[in-house]
Amino acid sequence: MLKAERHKYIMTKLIEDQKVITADLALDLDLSEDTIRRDLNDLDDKNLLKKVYGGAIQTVEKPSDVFDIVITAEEEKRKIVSKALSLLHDGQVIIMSGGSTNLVFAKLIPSELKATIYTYSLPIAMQLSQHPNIDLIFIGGKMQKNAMVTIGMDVIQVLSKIKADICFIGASSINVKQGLTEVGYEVSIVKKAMIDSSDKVISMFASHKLNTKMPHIVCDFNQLDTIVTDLDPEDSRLDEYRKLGVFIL
Amino acid sequence: MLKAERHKYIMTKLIEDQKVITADLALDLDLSEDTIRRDLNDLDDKNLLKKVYGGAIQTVEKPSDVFDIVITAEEEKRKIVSKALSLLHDGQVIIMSGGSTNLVFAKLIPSELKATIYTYSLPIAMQLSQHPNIDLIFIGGKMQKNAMVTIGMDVIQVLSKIKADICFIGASSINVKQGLTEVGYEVSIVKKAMIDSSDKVISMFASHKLNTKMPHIVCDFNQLDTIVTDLDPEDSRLDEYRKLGVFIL
DNA sequence: CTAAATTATGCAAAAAAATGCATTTTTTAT
DNA sequence: ATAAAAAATGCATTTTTTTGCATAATTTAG
Repeated sequence: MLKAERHKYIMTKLIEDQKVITADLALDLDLSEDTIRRDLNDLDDKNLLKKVYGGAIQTVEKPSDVFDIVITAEEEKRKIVSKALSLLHDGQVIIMSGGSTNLVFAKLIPSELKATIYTYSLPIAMQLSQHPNIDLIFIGGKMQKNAMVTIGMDVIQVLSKIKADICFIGASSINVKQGLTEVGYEVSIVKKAMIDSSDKVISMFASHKLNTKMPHIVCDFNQLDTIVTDLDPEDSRLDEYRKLGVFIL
Repeated sequence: MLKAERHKYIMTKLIEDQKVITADLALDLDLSEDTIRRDLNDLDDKNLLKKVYGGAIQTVEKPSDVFDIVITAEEEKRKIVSKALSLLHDGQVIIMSGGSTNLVFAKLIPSELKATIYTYSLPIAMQLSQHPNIDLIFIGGKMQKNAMVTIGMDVIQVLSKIKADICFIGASSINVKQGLTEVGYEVSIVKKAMIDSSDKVISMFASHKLNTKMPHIVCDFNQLDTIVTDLDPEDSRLDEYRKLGVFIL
């Protein structure tokens, strides 16, 4: 039996049983425990398993759980979104799109706030579902896999029937000429509908998204009422945006 | 049993019960208390738990993240639901309710399966959203906080317009007389609608839910086509259920 | 404070691992 | 094809780790 075969056998057994026992393998493969140990050492060196006293266990924990949402630069995002907390008031009807910036925002909404929030994003809804005073309405429809948001006619239809006070719209890309733009067509349509259903539109994003663009247009820049970034509102990089009359927080 | 396995067992139990008792662990694992204590010391050194007089408690009172869904007795649930995998076929339209048993089921759905799944549960939708071949449709509506499912007329209306091949319905409580019963009124209504929209109805649950009841009736027992439990289908505890003509897996 | 329960410590037996070495098998170079 | 080099394997020996027990020390509850 080739060494490679043994290694394969060991790895298969490891996946089946979540562990392997040195003595058992020696019996199974009719080899000395020394050889098995050397095999396990090899595999451990390659990081394919973790050798422990008596055998070995799996090295990789379960394949990336959907519920483990990794938010990059969470601290920066927290700084940005906390500026927008002042825009929230009791009794408001709010629409929130998806994205990790909005998710951080959702986490920071004070627990005293009594408001109604519509969203089409699963993570945002999960987060808000633990808020004691928010009436939460999920806009159902076909799920867009990667983004974990709903899309399609059902979503548009629900949105067409509501009128919200304020809408927090995530931004893929933003620039002066095209305004807000998106990677995906469906999402751009839904965001457009969200904006049309709201009296005020807020967009929060890190400044590196300024002056970038994506294929699908969501709305003109002047349809936004307020933008919130990590920059000081007076920062010169925001000059051309400020000229267009948007409020900068 | 490897030391690493014991450590894993201890950590799992710790998460489930918020604490572990040295003496109990010694009995569970059939080892001396000394060994358990040494294990607890190891884990404490690694800051994975806090050893206290008599046992150990969780080290960090993590700011309860909604996304950390703890599934109790996951292994048992996995055994139950894997029996039901044979009921899945390509092309099916499936309705899934919520609950941790269904969540475990969702995790185990083979990635080759091509099907359409309707659900009203945020965690189930999150889980399924990473499945490559499932068309996922979320049934929108007002969110019921604790259960993380949608309720209300919107949900009923969507359900009334679909006809699914099969429905996997979570069970709060089940007994011969009242059938399936629920804690919450709204959820009982929605589950009823799910059942009415499906050709076949499956319910999966651990046997300790047998012969219990809750205030709100979902459906008669004979409206279920198949039940799946941890018991052997021939087990005598299922006798009276078997008499009613339900298929037991 | 006292008694019971729990823990720490030292120790010995058992199990597993590491190490060096001899033998066999495989690979490489000529 | 053949000899030398390298690798693999098993064995004996030493070392390390684990484990349970006895005993002493500590903690807890009344």
